[in-house]
Amino acid sequence: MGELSLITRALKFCEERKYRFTEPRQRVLSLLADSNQPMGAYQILALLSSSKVKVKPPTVYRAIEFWNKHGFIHRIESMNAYIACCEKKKHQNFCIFICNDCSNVQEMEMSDLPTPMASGITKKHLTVTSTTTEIRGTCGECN
Amino acid sequence: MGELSLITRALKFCEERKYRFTEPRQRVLSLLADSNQPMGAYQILALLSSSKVKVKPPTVYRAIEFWNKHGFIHRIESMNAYIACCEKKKHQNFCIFICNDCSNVQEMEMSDLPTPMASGITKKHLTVTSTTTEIRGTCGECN
DNA sequence: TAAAAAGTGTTACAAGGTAACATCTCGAAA
DNA sequence: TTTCGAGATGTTACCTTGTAACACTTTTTA
Repeated sequence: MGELSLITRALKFCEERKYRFTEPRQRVLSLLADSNQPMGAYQILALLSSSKVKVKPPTVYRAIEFWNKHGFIHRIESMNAYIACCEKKKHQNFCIFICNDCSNVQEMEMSDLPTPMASGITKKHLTVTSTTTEIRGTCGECN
Repeated sequence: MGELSLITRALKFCEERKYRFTEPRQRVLSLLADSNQPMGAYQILALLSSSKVKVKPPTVYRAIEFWNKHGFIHRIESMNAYIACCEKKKHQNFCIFICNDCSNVQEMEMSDLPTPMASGITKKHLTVTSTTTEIRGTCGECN
C-alpha cells in the first residue's frame, strides 16, 4: 500500500462521508497541495479566475473552510494564509515554523500537546478542541 | 517594593529608554490594561474617538505596534485582537487559551519552549525569535 | 418524484490594516 | 538660544481579508 496523495485521500474522505468533491473544492485543494508555500485566499482566487470567469471570494472561502474543518489544510493566522496539511491523518494540534527572512514555512509534528500546556489546561478545567503554534525565527538556509 | 501596574511599568520603560509616553500610547495601553478581555483595533479606535474628535486607524495601529514590539501587549492572531500582557517582564513565548463559547481569554505562562518544539527546532537549525500558541476549547465556566 | 439537504453564484459590504506625506515636538548640538 | 534632526502624530486615501444574505442548482432521501 503506497502513499496516497492529499487529493486522493480527500476524494476518499468525501466518498466515505458523502460530502461532495465539487469543482471549487477540488481546485482549491489542488492549488494548495501543489504549492509548497502558503497561499492567501485572494491569491487562490486570482489563480482560479480567468479573464472570462471571475471567481468570487465566497467560493474560495467556502472551500477553504471545508478543507480546514476536516484537517486537510491549515490556516496560518499570522499570515492570513493557508497551507496543505503534510500529515497523513487528521490532527488538531499543529505547529508551524515561519522564517522571517525568506518566509519559508514548515509544518512540524505535534500529535500531543506538550506537557507544560497540558498541565496548565487540566489545572484550569479546560477542554481543548484545537491548538495552533506559530514559531517565528530564521531558518537554516537564512542563518 | 509592591506590584507595579502595567501603566507604571510602561512609563518607567519609556523614561529609561527615552521613548515618548505620548497621549495615544498612553490611552491605548490604558484601555487594554483596564479591559480583561481582548480588544480589536477598531474597538479601541471607537473608544478613543468622540463626536468631536475622530481618531484615525494609523494612530491606534502605531500605538499597538509600539506596545506589542516591547512586550506590553500581545496580538491574538485568531481574533485580530489585542490584550495587555499579564506577565511582569518581557517574554517572547506565550500561550493563550480562548473559550469558543464565551470567548473568554487567558494568557498562560510559557517561559521556555516545550521540549518537543525545542528539539524540532534544533534539529532543523532554526533560530527562534518568538512563538505564539493559541489553544481553543471550552473553559471551566462553560463546561 | 417531491421534499430536504448540501452546495454554488452573485451582490454588496464590513472589518482589519497600511502607504505616503505633511506637520509637530523635544532634546542635543552649534 | 536658535536650529536641526529624530521620533512621533495627523490625515487622506486606499488596499486586503472576510462575510451576510438571498437566489439558484444539484444530490440524496423518503
